[in-house]
Amino acid sequence: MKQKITLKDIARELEVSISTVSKALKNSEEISTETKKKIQAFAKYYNYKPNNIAVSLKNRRTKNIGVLIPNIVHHFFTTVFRGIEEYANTKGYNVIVCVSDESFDKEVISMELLANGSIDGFIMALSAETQLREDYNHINSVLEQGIPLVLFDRVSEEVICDKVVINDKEAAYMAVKKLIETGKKRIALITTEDFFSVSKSRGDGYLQALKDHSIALDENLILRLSFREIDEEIVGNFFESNNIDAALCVNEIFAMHSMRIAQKRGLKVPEEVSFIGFTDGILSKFASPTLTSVDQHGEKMGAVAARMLIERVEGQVDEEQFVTEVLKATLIERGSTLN
Amino acid sequence: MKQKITLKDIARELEVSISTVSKALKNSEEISTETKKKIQAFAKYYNYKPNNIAVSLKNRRTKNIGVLIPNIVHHFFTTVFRGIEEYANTKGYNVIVCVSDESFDKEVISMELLANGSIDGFIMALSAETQLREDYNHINSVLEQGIPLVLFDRVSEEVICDKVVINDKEAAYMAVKKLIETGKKRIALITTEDFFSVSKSRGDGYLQALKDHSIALDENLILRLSFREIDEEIVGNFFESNNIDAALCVNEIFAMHSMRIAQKRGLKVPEEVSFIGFTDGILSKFASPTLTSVDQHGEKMGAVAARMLIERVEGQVDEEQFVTEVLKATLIERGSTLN
DNA sequence: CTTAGTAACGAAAACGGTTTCGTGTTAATA
DNA sequence: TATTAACACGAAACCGTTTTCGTTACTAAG
Repeated sequence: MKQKITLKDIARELEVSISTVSKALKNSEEISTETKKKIQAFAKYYNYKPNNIAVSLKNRRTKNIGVLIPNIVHHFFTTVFRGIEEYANTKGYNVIVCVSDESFDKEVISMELLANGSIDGFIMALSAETQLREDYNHINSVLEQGIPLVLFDRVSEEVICDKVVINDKEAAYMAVKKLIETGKKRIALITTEDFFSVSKSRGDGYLQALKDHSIALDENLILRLSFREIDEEIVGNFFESNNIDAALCVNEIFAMHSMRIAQKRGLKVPEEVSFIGFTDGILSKFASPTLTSVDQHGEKMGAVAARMLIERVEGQVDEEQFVTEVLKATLIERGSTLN
Repeated sequence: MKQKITLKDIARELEVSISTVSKALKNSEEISTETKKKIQAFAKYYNYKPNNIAVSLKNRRTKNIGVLIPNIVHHFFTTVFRGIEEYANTKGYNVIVCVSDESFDKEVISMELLANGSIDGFIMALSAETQLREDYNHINSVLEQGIPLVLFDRVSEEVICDKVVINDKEAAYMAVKKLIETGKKRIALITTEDFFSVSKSRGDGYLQALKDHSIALDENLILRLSFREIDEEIVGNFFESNNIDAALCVNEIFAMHSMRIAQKRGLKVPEEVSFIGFTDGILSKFASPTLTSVDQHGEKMGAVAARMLIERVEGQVDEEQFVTEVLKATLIERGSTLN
């Protein structure tokens, strides 16, 4: 077993001090050229690499980013993660991921654990429970300790930090407008409970679009599903008994399920019922018919979040000023809507 | 900004030594009950938590696991990751993920970076390029340094370590047998290049099943696709010109694409062509028709890999002895096959 | 010949813990 | 009364770096 070599080992072998070795490997001007040559050659030969942990302790910087996502079943979070990971890597950062499983407690535990030196900053989307309870103490406590944080997608106004979101309201507006323009009149909204910040915004866009096109709001056309499981009966009956001709769904899973259930009840997509979902994930592309959806640009969002965090970690940004970047969503038209 | 409190701070405030504080917080017998009470109360009040980095440096143990996956588009790797993360968390470990993007270089860089103290062990699936080049120096070097490693799914015999795989050959055999039993005769194999260990095994199962059922092998029925992109023309022609009545696909993405393309060319699924894919992911459930597939039990695999790694990290296992756990795949029958 | 300046290096503190090994005090024993 | 053991605590080494601040030895200037 070849144990890793340390500065001390090199110093002993070459009969110089540890400080000399350290400086030589950093190409310090303080050290003579020949000594440097000798030390560098030796280090290279024995494949010396500094111990990350020791460097972290000394520098009080870990080059690790903590990422907290609520779940991994929504393809959206996976793509955001991908964006974070990719950008972070180019900047020499590694990513520690925790999945909160939409649980408040898990979120708290993970954050507290990582906040004790393991990471330089957090990127996260709030868990469902956290949004429901509106308890942000653990998050604000992290901020008070001076640990930078970037919230994405599921954000809260009660947390003062950098954020990345998409223009949810406008995107929903756009989607509903599209449905109206293709002749749809009884447009459903299939959403979660309102405590999700994104559902709230998307709902607002839906309402606004109806209003601007003089379509009266029918509360019966709004279906709120649990984020945990979908009851086929409820969804099926919803479509059958409300004469629905289109539906906007706040996420891809809802869209896929409702479209499938509607089809099962004999409804033709897109002629009888059109569908638009949020998150242009892998499911949308393979659905049948393919699903028209709002591309949330997850990978871009992840990259932006990572950039914002790293800039803050490295102090390249005004300490007191927090920004919210709003990415523009795009409607990807496919087979589940008419032209 | 509330800075984190350290042992030194507590020692200073309470006018005791750092060692006393450290021992008191560990409830050492050495310290008198009242001193302990005092120190513990103070620590609790100021929410003292030991610095992970300092502890890691001292203990030479980070409680971090490095996970290297080749990509994140295959749902399978996402579920394995989920299994790892979940199990690791219950054991107090965090997970650092790197995505190699099927690139040899990225794999090498990530491993070398993490191997310098950042993690206690690795869990990984080989990247495509690594399997193609058959260059495992970076991996063996990590093993030589005494860092434990568990390979999953994409493994190699040239790396001597713990492994977790499914019974790929038997699973493929089972799948083909099922196709034969439903009357299919011209069964295609849609696979990658043979350098993927899993494709090799699955191909073997395919061949064996044909042989055992006295069906002559027709090389024209084996289609090898690039893992990077799928050429619609090639796949379409493959189906049309070979009179194919069933296909076994070595992954979910291949299955979804080929089924879609076949349908586009007017073939009826499952009557005219049946499909079975590997990886029972989210796509299989939403496909239309729903896709019969081989469940690789990704989450289970991740959990097993994590268990094996942690046991080795914590020295609960024979140093010299490496084991390969073989999970049993399950065939999930759905709409893309006949009964 | 003294003084100042520079080049090249080492000693030591620091990061924040853990742990071994004293050491001083008190109480129990010979 | 002298010895010993237990108790409660502190000093210091250590993990592997980085970095500041000496400290030499030599050269150039006054």
